Amino acid sequence: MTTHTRSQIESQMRAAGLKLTPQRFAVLDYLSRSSAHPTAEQIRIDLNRRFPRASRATVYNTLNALCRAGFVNAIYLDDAVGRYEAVINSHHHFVCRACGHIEDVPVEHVRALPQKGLRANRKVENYEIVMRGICDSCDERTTD
Amino acid sequence: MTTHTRSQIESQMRAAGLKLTPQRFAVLDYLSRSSAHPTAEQIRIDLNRRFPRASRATVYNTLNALCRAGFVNAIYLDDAVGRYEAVINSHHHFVCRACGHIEDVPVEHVRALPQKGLRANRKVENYEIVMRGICDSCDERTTD
DNA sequence: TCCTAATTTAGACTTATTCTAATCACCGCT
DNA sequence: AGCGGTGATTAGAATAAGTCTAAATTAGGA
Repeated sequence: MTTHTRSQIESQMRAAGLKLTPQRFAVLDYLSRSSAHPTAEQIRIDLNRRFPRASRATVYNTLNALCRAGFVNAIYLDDAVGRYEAVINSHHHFVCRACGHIEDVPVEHVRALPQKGLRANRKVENYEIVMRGICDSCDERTTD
Repeated sequence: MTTHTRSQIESQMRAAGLKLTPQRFAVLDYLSRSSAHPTAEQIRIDLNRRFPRASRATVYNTLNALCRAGFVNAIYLDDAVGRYEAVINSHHHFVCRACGHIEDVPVEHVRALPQKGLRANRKVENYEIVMRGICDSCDERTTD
């Protein structure tokens, strides 16, 4: 889907009518390296360990802008807190009910939903699946 | 699944170690009649039009208790706000990207996911699907 | 009826997110 | 180099969602 070299990002941003500021690049770079589905606050803390610094408002502005532009995806799972991820590949999510850990599940691992019900009486454009259960490490910890 | 006559609720509550207070019954009754996926605040406002009154804390306490007991389900969709529904039948959700309207989609309308990927490297106990697109009325409004 | 643990309550508090108004940075133009 | 304008960033205030506290009330069993 989206590739993340600086120049590609730059042109895609411009296409979306957005300037590529150091803060925006930093957020996107951070997210594209992370698989932790961090909250805005976590992103702010991690980012501010080094240049460029970003205020809370900027983190939110940036995340919203990147979401609108399609670079970033926000997810809301089991509490009233947004979590963010770079849009790199298409995937669903698995959440461990014991430790809360969130894992990506590539779409290839889940056979596509049949078109049938999807078209029923509304136009479904896309869908995401949240699976819940026990992750490997919690499972071991329980079974020992 | 769960039936909602007073006596059935009573015994199920008891089984869950919960007292059946007027507030709890009111919340559950309200939710089992609603298909609007209301927020806690919306529930509080609607409830307080008549007896029994419930404070904000009670609404949250009650919702959490009912969730734990399996009578109520909380969902988090596109913003940092919890929405609630009575657990009556098993269904997924459709969200209109234009008007935000949330619709239930019975599981029968969506062929079950294959077991394959689900079992991959974690124990999936259940899953929910959030479909997004355009609902009927927004579609008409656009197509006219 | 009486007792006790569970529940409700108002309001304070915490946390998540948005808003505001001022400053700052970049860009094209002179 | 200097100017002006648009858009971004900022600190901090404001709003909103949810939790906590300590005191008063109540459900439900003895």
